[in-house]
Amino acid sequence: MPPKIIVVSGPTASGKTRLAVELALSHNGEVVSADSMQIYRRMDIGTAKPTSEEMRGIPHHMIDVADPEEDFSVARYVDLAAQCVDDILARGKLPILAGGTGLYIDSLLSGRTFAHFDEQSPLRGELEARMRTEGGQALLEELQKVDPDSAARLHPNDEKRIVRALEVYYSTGKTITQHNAETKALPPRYEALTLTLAFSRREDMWARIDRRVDEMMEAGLVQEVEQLLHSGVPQRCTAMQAIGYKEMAAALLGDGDTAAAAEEIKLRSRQYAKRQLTWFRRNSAAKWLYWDSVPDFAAALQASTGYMKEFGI
RNA sequence: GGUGCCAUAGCCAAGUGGUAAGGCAGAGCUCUGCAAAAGCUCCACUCCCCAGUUCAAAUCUGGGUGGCACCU
Repeated sequence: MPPKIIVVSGPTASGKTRLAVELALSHNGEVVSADSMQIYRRMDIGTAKPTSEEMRGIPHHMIDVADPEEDFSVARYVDLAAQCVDDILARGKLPILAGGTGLYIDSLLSGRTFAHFDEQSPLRGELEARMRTEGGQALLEELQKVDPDSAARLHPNDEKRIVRALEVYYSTGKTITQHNAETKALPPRYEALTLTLAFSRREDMWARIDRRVDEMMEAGLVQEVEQLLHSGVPQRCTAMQAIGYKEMAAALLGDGDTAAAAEEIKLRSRQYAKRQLTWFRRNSAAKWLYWDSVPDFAAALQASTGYMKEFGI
């Protein structure tokens, strides 16, 4: 049997950080973040990174492990996070994976491997260039010849996935369909009890998100983004596509209307939360904890502890 | 009080006689190396109301109602 761990997931601003710490305190655990943006150093306010007061002495891993100008990826995340989890287990403690990046969580748990390829290779750049000149339909037809299954699944507009499918094929000689089937057959790396936080009513979630963005503004989001820009972080890198940074950077470089940018951030955050919920709904084994208008951590802790007993922890 | 203009989805908005564009917002979904990303689907049986003209009306006519503008 794979080792057991706890996962705390949920849309943005649903209280994952707090619940994870509570669980860690009561069950001798350590937190491993599963957040694609808290990975980056110097991006604290806008990613709602836990402060040291919020951590309450609980070690947090997978936060501040990359610089904003670096390229990060799921593959790197899985490598690093698996080491953290295994280390926590080896020390006899309970790993609590907490975060809102569904792809990272699922990839880590499933034991998924990623097709190896040469990062120096110009292949992807070439494919992207061809995508621009020849268009998605042409590349999709090319994919159709080698991997009809994935070609049938992809929409001509889904350029990223067409490029990736072709990239995997040309660099490994294996189709992405084949690769996915092989990795799907691998045993899961961990057995997880997944706790998913959510609000019963969407309006309550929106209110929480709005308030949190206001708090970020008060905490100095504008200054944080200014500093990133001044230190030369390019606007197009992955870190700067994070919600909060993208909009604020555009405002600072444009009309300077930071209040309007904050409203935009609220909107984008609500849309993001909706996408997260879609992802989490796919996990039929997840235990959902619903907030009735406002989070009640005492109740959540109690319910979680019940689930953990059933789960055998 | 008078005159003029306007009324189309939650919002913006095209459509001037032939059977309701588009955008935003919203909902649902997909997802295997950029994922806080990217992509897909759905969303007005009806155009403020009533009457009329017409084979046919959001489009034309008359009368209401509401809004805006100007005049007194």
